[in-house]
Amino acid sequence: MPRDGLLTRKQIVAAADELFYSQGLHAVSVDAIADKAGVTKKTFYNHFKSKDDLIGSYLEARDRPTIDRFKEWAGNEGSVADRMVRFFSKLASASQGPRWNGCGFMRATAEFANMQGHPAITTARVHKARCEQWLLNMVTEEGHADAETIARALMVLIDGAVSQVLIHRDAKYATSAGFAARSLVSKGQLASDTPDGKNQS
Amino acid sequence: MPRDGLLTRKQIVAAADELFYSQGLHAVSVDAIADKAGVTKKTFYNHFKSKDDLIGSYLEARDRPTIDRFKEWAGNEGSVADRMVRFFSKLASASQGPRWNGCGFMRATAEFANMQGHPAITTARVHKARCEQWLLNMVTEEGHADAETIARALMVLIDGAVSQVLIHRDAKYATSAGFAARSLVSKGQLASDTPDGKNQS
DNA sequence: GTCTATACACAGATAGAC
DNA sequence: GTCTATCTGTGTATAGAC
Repeated sequence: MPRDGLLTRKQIVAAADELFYSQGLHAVSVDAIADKAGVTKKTFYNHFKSKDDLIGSYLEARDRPTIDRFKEWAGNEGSVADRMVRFFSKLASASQGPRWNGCGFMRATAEFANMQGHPAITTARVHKARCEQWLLNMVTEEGHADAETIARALMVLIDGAVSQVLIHRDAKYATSAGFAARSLVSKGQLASDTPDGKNQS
Repeated sequence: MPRDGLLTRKQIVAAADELFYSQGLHAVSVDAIADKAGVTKKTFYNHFKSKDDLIGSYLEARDRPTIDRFKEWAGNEGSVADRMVRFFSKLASASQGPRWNGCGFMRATAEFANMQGHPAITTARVHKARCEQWLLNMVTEEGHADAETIARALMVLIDGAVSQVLIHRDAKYATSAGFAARSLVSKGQLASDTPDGKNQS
């Protein structure tokens, strides 16, 4: 039966997402992706000019859902410290799922670390910057001094927690990251007074 | 001229180190490594039973030098807070070198994330555990409560800093990690009193 | 005009035979 | 140390079907 062009493209990206995320970028062939998507290679190359092109689209498609999930994990209630502890606690549970394999962006960067212009690198960079912006807004709203530094440090904790959990397959690294995040944002780091004490532990 | 067997093996591992670390594990072929080492593939397969075997040896060879460098960066003077700030400052400079491409162990884990038994995974895990043990000794010596949690959080900061610097190619993520490390180990985390105040910022 | 199906070019991969 | 077996990779070409 005839296909809708946009649907076909989405199916290819969906197939790529499953295979790339689980097995890695170099480890998965265009053939395997076309097969899983139920299209021929001819169709594949009709929609994407190369495998690298697909890699860029794969990561772009993960950007927004990933950040949405992060926002959901952190929630909107309580101090930044509360939100980050909650975030890392959710990360700890999510990482125990059978399909969890760390951060697709970081793994893409790891595979193409020496290719500065590659879509994997540029797309990952944009995604991480968007994550950091989300944290920066949160930290700034709470009135922290040196909000940029704190936001960067929180990004470091997130990526580091994901990496350590991936290597050891042990969720307690996420919990420890939550502990560090709380110590970072809950102790005398405020530029303004907070007489209601909402940031005191 | 005839070669010494152990020397040949070392040359192969040295060639693998240069190529694997700069380009990644899947991206480099056995041919390229044998070429760079100046041996034939026959010789290569005489010393290693497979590429995966070589990958394991490549990472094993990086274990000790990496940890020695970490110890050198941190130094032996001052509080844990001082050492970690110094460590991240050294990481910031080192990451600006032209050949720097993040952590080989983390990148190996990223490439083989779905292959639990692979030498890349098991070797990386052992290495990271050794790093953590070094930190744990340091933190324990200073008398911190919950030393295990702090050591894990410091590992999270190290791996996270390396990842973020790799993605953005911007050393200020390492500096921010140092800031977070100091807040983690210098504020009321001690189990015992420290009347000399050496941990007060 | 987008898809399927198949075949093909050509380079490169791992591994091993001679 | 060379040479080759066998497979797999990306990307293209040639068919025709809905």
